[in-house]
Amino acid sequence: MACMSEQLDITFQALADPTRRAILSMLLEDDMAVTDVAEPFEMSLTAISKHLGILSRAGLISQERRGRVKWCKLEPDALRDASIWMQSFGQFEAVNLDAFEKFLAAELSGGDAALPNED
Amino acid sequence: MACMSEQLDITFQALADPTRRAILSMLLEDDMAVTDVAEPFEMSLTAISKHLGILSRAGLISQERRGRVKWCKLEPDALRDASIWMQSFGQFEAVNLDAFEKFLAAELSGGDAALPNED
DNA sequence: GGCATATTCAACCAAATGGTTGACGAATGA
DNA sequence: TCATTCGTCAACCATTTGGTTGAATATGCC
Repeated sequence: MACMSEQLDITFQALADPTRRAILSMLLEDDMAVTDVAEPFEMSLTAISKHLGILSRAGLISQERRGRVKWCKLEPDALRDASIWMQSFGQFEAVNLDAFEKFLAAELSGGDAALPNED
Repeated sequence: MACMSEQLDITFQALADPTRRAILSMLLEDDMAVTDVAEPFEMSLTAISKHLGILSRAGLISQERRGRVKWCKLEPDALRDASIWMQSFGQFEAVNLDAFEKFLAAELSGGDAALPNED
């Protein structure tokens, strides 16, 4: 667990800023150019560019330059380790990644039958 | 989602430090006094006391004074919102925040009966 | 070529962070 | 009572963070 310590530092640190989380949410919808990412925010393009750099170094997004525009793409896999780390704490009983996956599988195959006591 | 933004700031920020994550891991084993928490670290008691303050303000631990010793206790529920936020990304993709919330609701109300096909 | 667009770089700044030390208050126990 | 133990407070320090501005570097288009 200690070996991934530095990566966890970087991931959690990246997630600790509301602007960066908002950017991730935007990218959930679709890939975006840097300028378009910056548009809704009331801060300079440079600031957003820095935020994107941080997200990129954390592996939470990837950036690919095509022509003069740089496309930003969500990389959700990077959240996995952090997520798993969190699962190792208490609520493990309640929020169990594994159980959730089974739940999803059951729900996808069996429709709403997967919910035990829905009301 | 925006409403819990500030709490997420605090939670992720608290988790972004390796010392604090180590403390949480220690508390996973058992409740501990401040001095005992500090013992394995090569830093001052004051520094650890500050870390504990940060964890406490984030709701990740609680502290109860009994006599002259202050006991620290893990509060894993606080990880829940952050965990849910992270689940909305990840391999579950957009689909499944909704399914995940159903899953949580079902699991919380139904206890371990909520697991569709446990083996 | 020359201008507009997209993005980053460099330098700077204020505030927050993670640490230190020394003094302090409050409970314990000889 | 008096020394000891537990923990925090206050002040300080270096580094990092999150932002700014203005200049620079590509690239695309007429």
